[in-house]
Amino acid sequence: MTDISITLYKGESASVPVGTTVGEAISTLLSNKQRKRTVAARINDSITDFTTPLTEDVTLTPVQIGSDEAFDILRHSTAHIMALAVREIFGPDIKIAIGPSIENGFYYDFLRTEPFNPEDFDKIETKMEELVRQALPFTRTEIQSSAAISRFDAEDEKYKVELIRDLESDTVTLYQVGDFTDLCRGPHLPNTSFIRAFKLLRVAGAYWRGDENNDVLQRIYGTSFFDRKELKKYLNALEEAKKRDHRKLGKELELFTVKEDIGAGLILWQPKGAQLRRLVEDYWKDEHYRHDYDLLYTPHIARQDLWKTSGHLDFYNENMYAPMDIDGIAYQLKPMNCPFHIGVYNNRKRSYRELPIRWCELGTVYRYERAGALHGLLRVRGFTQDDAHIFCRPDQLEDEIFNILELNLLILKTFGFDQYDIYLSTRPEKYVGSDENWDLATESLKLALEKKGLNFEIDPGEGVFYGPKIDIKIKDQLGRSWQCSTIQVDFNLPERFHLSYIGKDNSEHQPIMIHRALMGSLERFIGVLIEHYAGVFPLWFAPVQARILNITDDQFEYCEKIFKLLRQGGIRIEKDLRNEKLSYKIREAQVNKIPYMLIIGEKEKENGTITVRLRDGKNLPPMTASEFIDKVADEVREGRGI
RNA sequence: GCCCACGUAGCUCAGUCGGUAGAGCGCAUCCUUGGUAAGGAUGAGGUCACCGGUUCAAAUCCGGUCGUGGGCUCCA
Repeated sequence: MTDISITLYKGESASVPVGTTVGEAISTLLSNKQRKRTVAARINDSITDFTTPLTEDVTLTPVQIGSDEAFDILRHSTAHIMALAVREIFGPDIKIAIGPSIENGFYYDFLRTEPFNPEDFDKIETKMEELVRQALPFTRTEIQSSAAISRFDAEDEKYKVELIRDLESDTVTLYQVGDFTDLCRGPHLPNTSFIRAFKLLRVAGAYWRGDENNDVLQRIYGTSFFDRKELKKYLNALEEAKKRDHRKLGKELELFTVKEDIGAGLILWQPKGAQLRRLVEDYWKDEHYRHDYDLLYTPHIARQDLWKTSGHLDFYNENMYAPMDIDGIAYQLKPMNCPFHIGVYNNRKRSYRELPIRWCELGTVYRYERAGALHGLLRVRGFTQDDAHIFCRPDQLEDEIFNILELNLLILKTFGFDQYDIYLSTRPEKYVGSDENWDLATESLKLALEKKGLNFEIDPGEGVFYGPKIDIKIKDQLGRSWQCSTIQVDFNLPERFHLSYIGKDNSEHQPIMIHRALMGSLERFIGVLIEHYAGVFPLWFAPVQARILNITDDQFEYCEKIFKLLRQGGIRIEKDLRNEKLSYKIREAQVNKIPYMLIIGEKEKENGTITVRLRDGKNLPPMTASEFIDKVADEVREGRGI
């Protein structure tokens, strides 16, 4: 038998017989301690598990506990163990679909007539523990697809058969753990002893292959870690996220509500939420004015013909609400603001000298969302976009995109977001506009991103039919990602509405249109802000900046006086002059996450001062009302980055 | 829209086997006037989401509708 050479990436090498498995190679090359941390190996670009035999000279990079790849393998293997446990408990009548690893965990889809319930979870988890303890090996076999089909056919595993048929490959790989054999590409853990901490989290319905015409399967979600502490940490993080849930905080802090009798997905802003929203809006308008945008206001409904011209009736109809009859003419609620801005553009002839035109609007739109998609402020049926449309010449496109990116990042940063994932989506299969225009626009988007020094990923073919786009997903305090900003080039509407400007050559040209929303929708953005800040808003957009707390009724009048002074001084102020103990009022102000508590007792009344208590419990030296006003103004200016 | 779970006071929740409803917080009144995270007493407050059915009797069982949650799908 011939020998082959195995080399460890940046390390040892050895000569071993052909057919040596990856696992054996790892044992040869790595110390015992290192080996225990190794779950697979990377060869070239693919990850291979221990059972794979080696046939030629290779360089191995161990995949070790702690890496993303290792988690992937762990969770995938845990999914198999769960499937094995489910099979052992509920028998072969349960059909299995797919069970991949996902971000932070895994799932497995099953077809079963009765629903899984929490008691089942206990049973399944107990069974899994039992299986894991046996240190069962995962064994890999490669077999002919036809053999695999007849095998799964015999077991009546129709999903597996369908998968193999669709693979259109001569051979497939099977993985066996215990008595459970699954069609699977792998790789898997060497054995189940690596699975040290796992938890089943929830069960949900899911269509086979995500298609609602297919069977509804039951999906069990779970997560898995290499040690118990990490699992505990993760579960704590889930708890933390629950505490920050904007729906919970929205209720507790009286920011917004949704009423069944008013309608699902329709937000009522309570005074404090409205204040928060006003502050976001004012900042947004100021910043846009500073960046040479002009503000528009447009109506909520328009004649149906407008939506015919814009193409929304053809392409967006399923998201639009039914028309209403007004004096025999059909009108529809707007799902987008663009046709209205175009109406302003087309109000008169435009010269090339006017371009670029930048018009922005906090425009409230209504879109039909399926009932099951609605979610707090994050997915609603009526929402306000921080919309803008830029009409420009082709030679201005790149600069305009660059300017938008600058404003975009500035606004995000002001609200405390400085981490994002950026995607550039290119031409899809079905599209309108010329190839040259698409190339120009795509190139402009790319150059602008590069000029701004931003890393981005290209999403090939994911652009909208009317033009390429940039999407920015922001990351919040907990590292969760939210789609907010979008910048889209549009060749379609200028064509449909015959937009034009008179060029230097005295002939008509078509402008390019850019749609962009930076916060996306105010509802969603504020929802994300609530979770990002856990309801503890910075002073500059805290709905209530300070609350006056008196110590006894004797300071009642002095408190009223201070209250008036501060309110006139522009402080968002409240007073709590109830007949309660100071500590009681402090607790409540703390729970309400109010930045400053202004404590007023006999001392303050005599000296004409207030005592400022911070959220962290510290007190500032006594100051006068006007000193406090100045202090707040300074901090607000700083917070807004002015 | 689909699958599963849920809907009881303003909020958070309890309510057994079907016998007409309870707590804490909040609110009101009174006592207390207390200096940095909950002082005490009394009281008001419910069409048990809505509609229908079964039953002598429904918060409880059944059906439908609406809403909420976890997902699928879609997306700002």
